[in-house]
Amino acid sequence: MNPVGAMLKIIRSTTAAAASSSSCWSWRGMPCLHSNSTLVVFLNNYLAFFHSQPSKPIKSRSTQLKQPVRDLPNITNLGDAFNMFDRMLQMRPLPSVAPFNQILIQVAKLKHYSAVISLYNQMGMSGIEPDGYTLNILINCYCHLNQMGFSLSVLGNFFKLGLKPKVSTFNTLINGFLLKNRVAEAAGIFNKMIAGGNCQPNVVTYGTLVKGFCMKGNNSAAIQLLRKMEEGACKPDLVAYSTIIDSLCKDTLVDDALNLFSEMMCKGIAPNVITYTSLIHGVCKLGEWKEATRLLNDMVSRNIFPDVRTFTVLLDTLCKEGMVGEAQTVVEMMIERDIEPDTVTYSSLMDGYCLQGRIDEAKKVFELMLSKGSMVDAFSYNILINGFCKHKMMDEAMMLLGEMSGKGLVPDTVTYSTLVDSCCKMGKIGDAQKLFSKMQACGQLPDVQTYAILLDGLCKNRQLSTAMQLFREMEGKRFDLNIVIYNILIDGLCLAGKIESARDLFCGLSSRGLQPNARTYNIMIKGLCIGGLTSEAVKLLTEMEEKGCSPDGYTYNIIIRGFINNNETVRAMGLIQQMVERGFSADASTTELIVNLLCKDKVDPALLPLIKRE
DNA sequence: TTAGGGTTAG
Repeated sequence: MNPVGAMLKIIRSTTAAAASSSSCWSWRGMPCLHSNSTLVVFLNNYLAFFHSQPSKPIKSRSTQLKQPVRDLPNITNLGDAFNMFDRMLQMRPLPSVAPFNQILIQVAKLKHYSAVISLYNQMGMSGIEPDGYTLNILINCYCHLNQMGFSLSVLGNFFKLGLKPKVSTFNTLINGFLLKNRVAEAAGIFNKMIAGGNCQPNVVTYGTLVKGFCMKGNNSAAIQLLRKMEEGACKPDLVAYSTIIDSLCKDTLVDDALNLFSEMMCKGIAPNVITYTSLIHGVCKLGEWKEATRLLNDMVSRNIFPDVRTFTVLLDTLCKEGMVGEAQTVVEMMIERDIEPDTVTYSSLMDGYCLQGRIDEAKKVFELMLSKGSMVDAFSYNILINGFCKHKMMDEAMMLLGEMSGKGLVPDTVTYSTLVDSCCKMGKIGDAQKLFSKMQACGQLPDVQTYAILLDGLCKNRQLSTAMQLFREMEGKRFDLNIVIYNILIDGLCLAGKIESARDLFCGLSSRGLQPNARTYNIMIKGLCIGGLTSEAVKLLTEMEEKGCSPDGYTYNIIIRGFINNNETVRAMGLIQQMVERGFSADASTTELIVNLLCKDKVDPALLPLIKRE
């Protein structure tokens, strides 16, 4: 049984167990279910518990935290920010720089970085002199806009104004460089901080570097840095630990994450909702529902309450498991309890409906988001566009693309990649190429994944020479070409009957620093079988096992089909036996071939039990 | 008042 199937079995069995279990009461009266209860039951009980309470603890807590200053209302959209800014400019005497900084902070939090720069320029024209905070905010915005040159030039403004950059200034710059994968420059600033003596790195500096390592996928280096912090004066804090815990969870190393979590608590560092959300996400991705329930119980017992992001993680997991009805219920209960679902929550739900092919319901969620004002972003558009594409509703998808600019949203690399993929899969390779050109004309650069999509489309649509041209273009752009790209190309060469070239590319992988994965072997084995080279295919089957790449049901099926199609019946039967012994079974195509064979050649019926329909 | 950690799409 595949992992999803196994997980669904567990969910079904735990649902039955939960129905007969009664809830107990944990610390501070929060509902706590027995460990064999399902996540859904837990969620329902958790939310029902809050529903029964007269107070609304989560809302009141978050409102206090969000209030930026006593005198300024919370800004939730760009229009409000501009209005308030204009009103302040008309006041006489002019307010100090501090409330202007507050507006800039709020606008930056809304991710309207260009707007912050525009407001900053207006401040200058109105004679409001920036202070160190203003300049730090400005640097941060330039960093997010990938304008590191401007970020660095702001340093000059500090000196012009007689201000001294602080550790936070350098931390912002380090973060900016790391966000753009410019590790050398980030390291350069860090080294200068150490050498300079005046502005020593602090816990945020180290936390930023820890995140940098995690972003590069180097958890070991992140942990090493954590250990270094322990030796020095700057001890690791909750953020440093949580960053690594999250990274380990994302890499499905949940046991390591839980060990670090225990270590952190042993040192007296208390976890918060962010730490728990990362862990819950990690176990959910592995389908460990009981563990998710345990963690939810654990956090609640510590008086740490799941927030909108925690619920979104759970809701998204339910959606990905096809339990979109339960996900919808969770949304409704969140609303009842004033845990307001945000853009990501609704986008996840929309994706859940798309995954189930319930496009009309996905559209309803999207319309609800539209009715709520500034809730729809490029990400949510991409999700619905993807939903339309996956269900061959290309006209509707293109209409959404057209709608985006009218809403001030910029279609990004993912938007175009999704559409290119859909065109390819529908055989409209010309349209795909046009979109590929259009995205570049609009300033959206295709990434490796976009290239992979088009490369695959060209190969599958038997345009090998154009595919090879695209591949050379990728090489010219010095992309970090991964095994996925080579798998596509080897598959394309095999499909075009160029087995020699495919074999050359396959054999040359190690010289390019790449290891074939199970998919690479399957592609090559299939190509060899179609080319009648079954003995070589069997050799590859052995090789993949020797190299620690376990063959799967697909591997066996393609070789067995190869044997049958090459009239090597005895070898086919031998491999069928091996396949069954390893717990795999014949798929529909293989079964059909075997049945035909049995009918035609009167093969020993004793072999029939070996053929197990899926 | 400014800097580092958690959620969605190809």
